[in-house]
This record gives sequence, structure tokens and C-alpha cells, in this order.
Amino acid sequence: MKAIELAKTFDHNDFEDRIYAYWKESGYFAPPEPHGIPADEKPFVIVIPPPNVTGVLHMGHGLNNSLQDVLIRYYRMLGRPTLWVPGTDHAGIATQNVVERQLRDRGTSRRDLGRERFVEETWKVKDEHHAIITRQLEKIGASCDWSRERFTLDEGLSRAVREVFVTLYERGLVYRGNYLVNWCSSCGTALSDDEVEYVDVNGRMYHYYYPLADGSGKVEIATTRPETMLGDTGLAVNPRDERYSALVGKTAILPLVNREIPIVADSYVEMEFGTGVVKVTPGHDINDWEIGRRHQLQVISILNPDGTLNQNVPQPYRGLSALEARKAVVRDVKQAGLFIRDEEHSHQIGHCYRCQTRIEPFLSDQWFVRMKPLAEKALGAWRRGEVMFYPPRWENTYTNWLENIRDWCISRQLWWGHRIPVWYDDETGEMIVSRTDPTEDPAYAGRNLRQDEDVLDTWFSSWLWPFSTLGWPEQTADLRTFYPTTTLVTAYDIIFFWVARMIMAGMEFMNEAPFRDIYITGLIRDKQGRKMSKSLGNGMDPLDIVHRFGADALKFTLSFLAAKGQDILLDEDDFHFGSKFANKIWNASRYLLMNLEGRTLLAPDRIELKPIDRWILHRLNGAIAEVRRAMDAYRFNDATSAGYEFFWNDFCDWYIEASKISLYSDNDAEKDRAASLLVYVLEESLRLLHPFLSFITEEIYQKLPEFPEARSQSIIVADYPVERPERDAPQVGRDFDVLQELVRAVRTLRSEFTIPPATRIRFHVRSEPGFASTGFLIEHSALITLLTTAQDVTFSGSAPDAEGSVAVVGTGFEVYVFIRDAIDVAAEIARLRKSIEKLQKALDASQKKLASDGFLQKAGEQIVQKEREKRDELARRISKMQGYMAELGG
RNA sequence: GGGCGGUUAGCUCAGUUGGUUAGAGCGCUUGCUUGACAUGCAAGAGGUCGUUGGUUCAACUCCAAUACCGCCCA
Repeated sequence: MKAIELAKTFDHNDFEDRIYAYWKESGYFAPPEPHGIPADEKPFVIVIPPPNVTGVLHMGHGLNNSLQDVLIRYYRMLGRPTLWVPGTDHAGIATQNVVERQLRDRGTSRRDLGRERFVEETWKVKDEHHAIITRQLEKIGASCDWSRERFTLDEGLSRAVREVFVTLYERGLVYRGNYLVNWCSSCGTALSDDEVEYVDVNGRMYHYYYPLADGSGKVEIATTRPETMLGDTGLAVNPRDERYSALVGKTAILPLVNREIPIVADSYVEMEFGTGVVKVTPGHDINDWEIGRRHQLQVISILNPDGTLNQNVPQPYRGLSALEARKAVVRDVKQAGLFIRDEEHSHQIGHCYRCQTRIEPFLSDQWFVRMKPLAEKALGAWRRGEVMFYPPRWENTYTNWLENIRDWCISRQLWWGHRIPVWYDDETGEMIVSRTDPTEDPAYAGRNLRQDEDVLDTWFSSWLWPFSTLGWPEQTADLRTFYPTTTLVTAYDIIFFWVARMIMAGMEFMNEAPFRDIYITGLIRDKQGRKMSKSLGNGMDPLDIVHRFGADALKFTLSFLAAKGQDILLDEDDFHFGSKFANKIWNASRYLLMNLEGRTLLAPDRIELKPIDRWILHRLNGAIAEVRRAMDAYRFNDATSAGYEFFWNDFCDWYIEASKISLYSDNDAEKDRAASLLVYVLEESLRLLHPFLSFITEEIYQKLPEFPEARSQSIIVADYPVERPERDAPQVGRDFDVLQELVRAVRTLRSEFTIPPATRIRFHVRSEPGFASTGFLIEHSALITLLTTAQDVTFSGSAPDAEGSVAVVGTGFEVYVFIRDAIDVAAEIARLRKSIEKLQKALDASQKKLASDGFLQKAGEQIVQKEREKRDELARRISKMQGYMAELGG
């Protein structure tokens, strides 16, 4: 056979795009046809957390999708029918904001355009960006089934949204009402409670007086938001607060407005907080709203949707922003002689999670989902073990949220999204909630119908994602075959928004949780632990990483760092880890393949295995077992390091090095044997590593010679390696440990005394009588010679006669290296002393244990026996070393 | 106020059911154009595992308290 050539310098850019295109065109990403999947074969299914269609991929996506790809490729190779459904989210507010910003730059606005043209414009932007984000997923190597790609505003998914809205309405779980909601004046829409982020803000607490209407005095109140007094409709004190009991039932005059407002008693008021008297603004505070409801206080809304003050406040304040109004109100209260003082006060203020604008409670007509019944079902699924969190601690977050669930405000005052399927007949006052447009229904002919202006919260479509993407509400073959999905991979910041709601929707509409396993990743942060963000400029572009280090380096590195869902503090340089490993794989493969020149490969079952061959197969077996165990438990870091350590430390550092003895011999049969085994182990290693480094393993796999084993067309569909009991060789494993210890001992001596690498040394090995590995060492003396650059090595049961050696003690053996002339005696004595000290500590601990009755009686027999052996070995080594030291005059 | 996570080598982190002379990568030191790889090879230095107490024959590992850092919810 001829040598196979790989490029001298490894460059991932040479093949990543080509290979991705090959996979995609060959249809490897798609599962078998649903009808072709036997009923007893359980597919492995993931739905992608749909990224924002107008966003760009960030490192969080990089992590998330890398792990999904690892899982998908692993199960695909295990032979499970495997489906990864990709898609994108229309991201209502975010996308609308993007388009509005573009319009503003062009000197126009969505109002100028009108709804219809604005939505058209947004679809255009969506189409452009969509290509970017899907291309990015391809660049990182995501092996998802593009033929099943979905978008939350697709026709099918829109139908699912309508079906769900109307069904929930029919079940009494969707209702409309006039309530205080969280209002973002910048986005111009209501938000759900979960979309409000509370941030500590250093504000001020203002104290001032409200005069009593009967002229009998004045009351001191304290507030952080003086401007809202313009909407005050009452004062409240705690009923148990004796200081103020005389006030209850009286009225006060609201300064600046001159409205007469009642003073009520309500146990909500904390006596210790502020002055114990609170101003009540039911139109602009959720707690005040409750107080107002209990005492039938008037509700006055003082804000326009844009956040400025409206017609319900006195003329001078109209049109001011809340902050402007605050200044004006404080000024005027001072002027009125009612101001007392203000002081620093830090408190929490809600901000919009999309634009960071301060949230105002705002009274408006909105649609809500009654969450309690849905939450009950989602909790039930968890209690029955139908959903499992990895790591399990996230269960608390999940159950805590569900147990304290509040109704979900789902209407948004936006134009981009699913229009609410409700029509109003203003003449009759009738409200029509319908799956189909009544305007196209002859039954409503001639009626003047007006569709609800609002759209639904984006999450109202993404909570259906695991079944809407599979065709629901149609009973499609995909839905029957692939629902429920298997595993969800997402970050913990959307457990409420998305994960919990998906489980609710799955239980409500499919009677089954949408996935069984929920793997929660950590968040990617910078080295200072800060979240990556555009504004901080500490973001990292996954595509830039792919370009510089390779998609394999990206996935492998992230997978290696993804331990137990901890946050990952990431630096660009971290990706060297993955790219160095890829380079190692490349060069090891290049070396093996170039040595196939003139070789005849043999089938592995016809090859006689030498001990070292049994060793590498034993180690390979162990690595396979560990990778599989780790993958089954979602321990990505353990799976990754098991593959890494096997390939680099065992295969490259020892087996390949050792194989040089055969490869460079002049025995053709031995060369064929060695080459065959090397290719054999390489091929299996590539399959083992493919889920973690997909491109390079495919590129090399494609170049491997067909023989000795038939190959799959693509590694992507090749069988994942299995653990084989017949490969287990624990004794060979122990023997090789000894060989390594011996080699390292000699190398250490060489290094410590700077024996030039070219100098061929001589040494003698004495092993303890009956030492189990003696035969192995003798059998591999040529190898030991090679690995230590020795001239000669001899073995016996006794120390060498010749003078001039320096000795090192190993487990069960001593090695005498004949370099006495070259060494620095003082340094050698120091070295020995240090070793002895270290061992002596261990020996002391061991002896202490063995002297304790408690240990002897209560510890297991095996533990005690092991401890005795350890003690004896330590004692033997120490005494040997002391002997050498004495010999050297130390 | 409630809940969760973290605290292990200079840095970033592993350490699965309690028994190892506590590991990895990076960084550092020393020596190497060793018949694939300097994105490399070989060797080395470096940690009383936040603190205090407890359980145990035995604690980085289990329990309690505590300090600091971070997150979520109210």
C-alpha cells in the first residue's frame, strides 16, 4: 500500500466548510422516515432553543449548541433514530426595536409607515438576518435537520398559537381585563412580571405634609416617588398604629392638586417604615392598587403610554416625564411650605429586560393566562419524575416559581408578532374569539368587525415549540414519532420564561411533558465573572473563534469546560486547548498514514497481540467505558477529558512512541503488524472523539485505508465504539504502569543531572523477588532502551557489582543508572533527602493508621490489607534510599 | 426576608457513592531542530482543599455554624 499524505501543517479552514456541505447534502442530519422507525425504537430528539432571528450568535449559543451537537452525534452513532430540530424565534420586542431603529436612521417611523408596511419591512429584515444566524449555526458544525427548520411566525406555528389561545379561552384559562401591568414606555408595551428586572437604585426618600381637610393639622408622609402624588386618591395607616388612629376616617387635602382624599386603615401598611403613613396611588403601584380595591378608592391613571404625564394632572405638569415631574413636584411642595426633608434611600426599581427602561405600573386592558391550573400540571409532571433536571438543584427554581405563579400578561402593544385572534363588533359590543378569521366567514358578512390591535407575547409561541415544530395541531407522523423529545439543553436564565412554560403547554395540550431530561448549562462570562454583553464590549464572537481556532476547538473546549452547569469564565486563549488537541490528532494521524508506504494491512482478529498491544486496547476500552458513562450522565467535561487523555497520554505519548521500535525494524511482517494495529486504534479513537471534534475526525476518517475493517461512508453514521470485555487486561495495565514508572525514573535522573539527550546511558534493574511485573519488563527491554535513550539495560535479582551507579527506587524495583561520574553528589543527596521526606510523611500517616485499634477493627479487610502493603512498600523505599545516601556519604 | 451556587496550585477549573503520596489545562523553571507534531517532546517547582466545631477508625468529600463572592425570588 502507498503512504497516505496529510498536509504538513494542520489548518481547520482547509476542510470544515467542505465537510459540512458534504454531510448536509448527504442527508446525514435527518432521521429515518417516521414510518420506517419501529415502534420499539425510541428516537433521540432535541429541539433547539430558537435563537432570536435578528440576533447574532453569542458564546452562550456557542456553548448551548455545541453540547446539543455532542449529544446528537453521540446518539446518532449509537444507532438511535436522531432528530435535532433547528429554528428561530421572531422575538417580538427585540426585532421590532431593531427595525424601528433602522427606520429612525432613515428619518421615518413605524407610525409613518403604518402597520401593514411596517410588518412587511420587518419580514424583509427577518429574511436577511435569518440567513446570518443559520449560517452561523452551520459554521459551528451543528448537525441539525435543516429540512425541518421552523420559525415561530411560520404558518403552521401561527396556527398552533391560535389553537392554543382559543382553546385556553374556551377552557376559561385566558381572560381579558383592565389591570395594572408592567409598562415599558420605551417599547410602548405591557410586559409580563417575569420580564421585569429589579435593580438596586440609590434614590431619595422625601418627607412632606398633607394638610387635613378639617384644618385640624397635617400628616407627614414619606415617599420615594413624589411625582405619583398627582394620582393619589387616599392615605393609609396601619389599623394597629395608635399614633394615627384618630386620623382614620378623616380626609386630607392633596397638595398641588387640592383633591380631598380619605385616610383609611389597612394592615398592609408597615408601621416602622417611613412615617407609618403611606400615600395611596392605586393607578401606579400594585400594592396601592390592592389597598384601593379594599377601600373603594378612586383609581386615577396619570401617565400617557409614552411615560409623560397626562390630562389627569394639573396643567403645569402635563407632558412632563416622570423625572421632570418629580423635580417640579418637589419644588412646588417646597414653595407651598409643606416640605420637610429628603434623605438618601436605596431601593429596587423594575427595568425592562429588553431595553432597561424603568417600568411603570400602568392601568390598561390586557389579556392574561390563568396560570394556576397549568402550573399544577407542570408540578405534577415533575413530582412523578417525568421531567429531570441536570443538575438537579434547578428543581428548586422550577418548583418555587410554579408554586408562586402569577397570571401571565400575554398581550403586547406591538405590531410584530401573532395578532390576537379576537374581533370586536363595536355596534353590538360582541367579542369573537376564533380560530379562523370571522371577516372571511360568510356568517359575519356585513358586520363591521375590528380585530384586537395587540399581538401575543413571543413566549406564547415558544412555549409550544416542542410540538408546534413537529406539526401540531395536525396529528403528523413527525409528531407521533418524535414527541415527546428527549433532552432540552438551555441556560438557567430562561427556566421560567421558557422551560417551565413548555412543560405547562406540553401537559395541557399533549398530556405529556415535552422532554424528559433538562440539561441546564451555566452562563458564559468573562474572566472577571461579568456577563458578556455588547455594552461592556467583552463579548466574544463564536464565528471569530471558529475562524481562528476551528469549530472543533470551539466545541471541544466548551465541552471540556462545561462542568455541572457551572458558569464558565472564558477567555479567547482558552480555545488554544482545543486547537492544540486537534493539531495533535492531525499530526499523529499524519505520522501513521505516512508510514503505510509498502505495508500490507492485516485484519485485527488475525494479528497476534503483544503485551503492549493488549495494553493500548485495555486503555482504549477504559476510555470508551468512561466516555459512555459520562455521556449518559451529561458529564460533558468528564467525557471530553477521558477522550483527550486516552488519545494524547496513552496513544500518542506511549503507544505510538513504542510502535517506532516495530515500524523502524527491518522485519516486514512486524512492520505490517504494527501499522495494522496503529490504524486500527486510530480509527476507533476517531469514532470515540467524533462527537467532540467532528470535522477533523471526519477528514481523517475519509483518508483512512479501507482495510483492515470496512468503513462507513461517513464517520457521522459509523458505530460508536463499544466496551469489549475481552480487551480488559488489568495485569497488563499494572505491568505497564511499572514500565512507565521505570522509564520516568530514568528520565528524571537524566534531566536532573543534565545528561545530554544524545548520551546513551546504561542501567541495571533489580526487582524484588516474586515481583509480578519482572517478566514484562524483561520482555520489553528493547522498548525501555528506546524510551530512555539507553545503550543497554540489564535485569537481575541483585544489585550490580560494578561501581559508579546512581539508584532510584520504584514500586517493586530499583534502577541503577551508571552515571556516577556525571552527577553532582551534593545535588543527588539533596534529591534523595527530599524524596525521603515526602515518603516519610506518607509512611508516618500509614503507620499511625495501622497502630490504631479502631482502624484495624472497623475498616474493611481489604482496606487494612492495602494499607499494610502501602506501609511496607514505603518503608522499603525509604530504607533503600537511605542506603544510597549513606553510600554517597550523605 | 427566602432559596441556590461558589471558595482546592500564580490563573481558570476537575475531584461520581468518605480510604489517592489531592489532579488537569494555562502560566512558570530547566533541557531538547529526539526519523508525526515547537499548536511539540522530556523533566521540574507550586496546594496545611475559606474559617471553626462535629460525626467517623478515617473528612477536600458527610453534618452544623460562620465569613466572603455571585445569582434567583420576594
